[in-house]
Amino acid sequence: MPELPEVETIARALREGGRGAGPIVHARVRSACVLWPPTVAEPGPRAFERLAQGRVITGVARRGKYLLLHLDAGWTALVHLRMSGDLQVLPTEAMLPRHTRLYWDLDDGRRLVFDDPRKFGRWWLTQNPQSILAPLGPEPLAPDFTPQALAQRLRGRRARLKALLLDQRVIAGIGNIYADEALHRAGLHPLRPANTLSPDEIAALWQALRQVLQEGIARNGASIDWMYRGGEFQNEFRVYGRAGQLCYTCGTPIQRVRVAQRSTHFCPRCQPWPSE
DNA sequence: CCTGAAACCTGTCTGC
DNA sequence: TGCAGACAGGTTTCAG
Repeated sequence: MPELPEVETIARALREGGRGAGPIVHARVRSACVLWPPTVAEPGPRAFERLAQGRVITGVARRGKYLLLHLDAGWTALVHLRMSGDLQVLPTEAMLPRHTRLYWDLDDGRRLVFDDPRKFGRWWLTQNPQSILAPLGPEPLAPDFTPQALAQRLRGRRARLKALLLDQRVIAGIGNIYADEALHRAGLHPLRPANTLSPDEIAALWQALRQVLQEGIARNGASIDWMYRGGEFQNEFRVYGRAGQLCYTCGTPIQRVRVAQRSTHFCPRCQPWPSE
């Protein structure tokens, strides 16, 4: 599910209310319960339960694909949803979702639930979130992420464009869907070595990245298959998941190749290999 | 620096 | 209906 727009959608719902629940800011954690210990990366599961107890949630933020739950006393819970994680706010008496890995009971009769079928998601409870977030590249929607900033991140890199877009140290928050969609909108072949882009091509990529992420957020993210979560951006896909179907722009069949272990979708005509 | 493979997991879908 | 295989929005680690 979760790339930047999906995580932003969840953060916004927790901060301002939405998805059928009010905001969790100002609520106090009455107790914490870890059902699948490997979910907690730091500290150990029992310490996590003990340290979370009694904390007040003071704010909710996002950095890349990480969700930040700011707590009082200098603590922060970092959540990474990975492939299948989801956060929900439910009444304490509601039945737990089938794949609940941990939950916080709040002092207002609600429960913050982390549901994660594939068990890849991770939580950290720390007083030094920077120690985990430091390697991340710039936020692509921040005002200082200019075309020049993007050019600087790609400079001297010979790796394929698609691989670099997925590298969180290069830019934070881009995943497989938004990488493919941005490359199509920019008219760039996913296998292009990053250091072969002209300034115009970098500007086009910058524009496409911002546009696709902003539109994703505006549509509350994308919903796919059984991982439905209420977003609508899947209706705007031009290449992702459309292998063999015709490009909306030129009618050429969309191709699928494997890049950096990930399915990569592109239009061979709109995203030509430069050599002709 | 770069690529690919494997590992961490469960669920869904397709084809035989 | 059963079953094998492929596939899935992510990241880390390791070999070459």
